[in-house]
Amino acid sequence: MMQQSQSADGMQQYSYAYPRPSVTVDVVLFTFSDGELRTLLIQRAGPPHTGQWALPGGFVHLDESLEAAAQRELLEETGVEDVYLEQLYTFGEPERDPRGRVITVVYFALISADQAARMAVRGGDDAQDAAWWNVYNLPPLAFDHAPILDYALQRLRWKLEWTALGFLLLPAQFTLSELQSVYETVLKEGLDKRNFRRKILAADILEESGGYREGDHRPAKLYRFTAKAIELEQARRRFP
Amino acid sequence: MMQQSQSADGMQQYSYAYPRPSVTVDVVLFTFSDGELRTLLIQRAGPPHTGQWALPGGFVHLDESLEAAAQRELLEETGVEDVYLEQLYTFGEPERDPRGRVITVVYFALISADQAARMAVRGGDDAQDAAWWNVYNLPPLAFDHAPILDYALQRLRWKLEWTALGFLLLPAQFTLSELQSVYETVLKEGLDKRNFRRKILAADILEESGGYREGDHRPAKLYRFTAKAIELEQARRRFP
DNA sequence: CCAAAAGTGTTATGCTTACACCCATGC
DNA sequence: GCATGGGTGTAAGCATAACACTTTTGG
Repeated sequence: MMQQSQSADGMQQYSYAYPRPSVTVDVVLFTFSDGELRTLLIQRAGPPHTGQWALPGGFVHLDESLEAAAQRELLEETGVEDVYLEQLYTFGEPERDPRGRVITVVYFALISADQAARMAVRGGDDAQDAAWWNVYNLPPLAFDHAPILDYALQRLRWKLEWTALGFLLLPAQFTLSELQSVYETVLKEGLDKRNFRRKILAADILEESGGYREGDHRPAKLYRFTAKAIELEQARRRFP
Repeated sequence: MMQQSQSADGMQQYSYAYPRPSVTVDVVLFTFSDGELRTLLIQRAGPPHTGQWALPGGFVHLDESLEAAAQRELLEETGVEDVYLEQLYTFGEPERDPRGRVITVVYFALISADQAARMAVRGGDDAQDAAWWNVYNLPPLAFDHAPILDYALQRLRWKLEWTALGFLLLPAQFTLSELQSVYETVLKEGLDKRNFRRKILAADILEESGGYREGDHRPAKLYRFTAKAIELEQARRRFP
C-alpha cells in the first residue's frame, strides 16, 4: 500500500500505488479593532506567488485531525490559542495551486480584540510577514484566497444576522455601542440603537460587568458575555 | 516534487517527499418514497468492513474537482445525473479509516422519487449491492458513516425548516398533502394543514400542473415547482 | 350513504419596526 | 454651557399560530 524508502539523492520518499493530492488547512481569522473589521494575512516568502499576501495555513500532518491542524497553524503563525473555530468549506479545484493538486480545508475563526493585540504576529517558516488587514481594503491575494475570503465574510455576516456571536470579535468587556458598531460594520448597514439594545439584552447572553468605559463624554456601561452565550447560538434573525 | 516510477514488482508508484493522505468523496443521497425518507447505501464487497453498509463514494481523481468527483461517483454507482448537490462537511479524524489516513469530503444530495425509481441501483467496482434504506431504520454502518449520516439529516432538517426545497425529494408532480408529509417526516412533527398550505403557496414557488391525483377518495390537485424555486431558497423559517 | 382525504378563513397574539428626546460627562 | 455620545418607551403594522367544518370521490 505505502512504501517508505530512500531515493537516490538521500531524500526520504513516500510512495503510493495511486497519485494523491496534498491537503492543507487555511484559516480565515477575523477580529474587530479601531472600528475596523480585520483579517490576518501572511506575506509569502517563497514561490509560488512570492511576496503576495495569503491566508495563514499549511499542510495537514498525517497524525492530527483537521481541526487540530488548523489550531496548530494558528498557534505557529500567530501564537493564539483558545479560538472560536469552525470548518468553513473545502476548496479543491484542480488548478487552484500551480504546484499541483492541493485540496484545502478552510476554517473560520473569530478572536477578541484583546487576543489580537496580545498576539505575536510573526511569520512562520514559509511566511516573511504577517499583518492585520481591513477586510474592505485588501491587497491582491495569492491562489484562490480572494474568493475564499469573500465566502468567509458571507458566513460571518450570516452568523451575526442569525446569532448573537458578534461579541467574540471584541475585548472581554465592551459597551453596547461598540457591539453595535461591530454589527454595523459587518452587516454594512445602520441599525436602530433602541431596537439593537432591546434585542441583544433580550437574548440574555450579556451581563453588566459593573465597570464603565470612561471617555470624552458620558461614561458607558461595560458588558461581558455569559457562559451560556456561545452554546446558545440561537438561529433566529436578531437584527432587522 | 513528485516522481513516477516502476517499483520492483512492476506496479506504478507515485512518490512524494512528504506523506500524503488519501482523499475521497462520499455522498449522502436522500429521497422520499412510499411515505418514507430514504438514503442510498452500498454494501461493501471488500475489506475493511466487508459486508457492512456504507455511503456511496470513492477516491478523488487528481484532474477533477471535488464536486465533479461526487457527481462521477453518483453516476457510476447509481446512474443518476442532474442532482441537487451541495458540499456538506469534510471529515478527517486520523483513525476514521483503518487503512490509513483518509480524508473524506462529504456531499449532500436530494433526488426526486422519480429519479430514484428509474435509477439503476447497482454496485460499482467496490460495492456488491446497493439499496435504499429508511433513515429511521438503518443497518450498522462502516467507518464513521453513522455520525456523518446524522449530520446530513440535521442539515436536511435545517434546509426544510428554513427553505422550501422539500419538493426536491418528490416526483415532478405532487399534491400538497404529499409535500406536507415530506416535511412532517423529515422534521418529525405534525404540521397544521391550513397554515402549511397558506405558507407554501405564499412562497410563490409552486404552480398547479392542471392534473389531479386520482385515488380512493377526493382527487387532489397536482403541483409542480417553478423555475425560480431553487435559486430563491429563502432563509426564512417556513413552518412553525 | 358512509368513509376518507381534500380543501378552505378568521381571529388573537406577539414580534418587528419606526421614531425623538433627555442624560452625563469633558472641555 | 455646549458638544458629544449614552441611554430610554411607545404605538402601528405585520406575521404567526390556533382552530373546525364542508367538499368530493370511491366503494
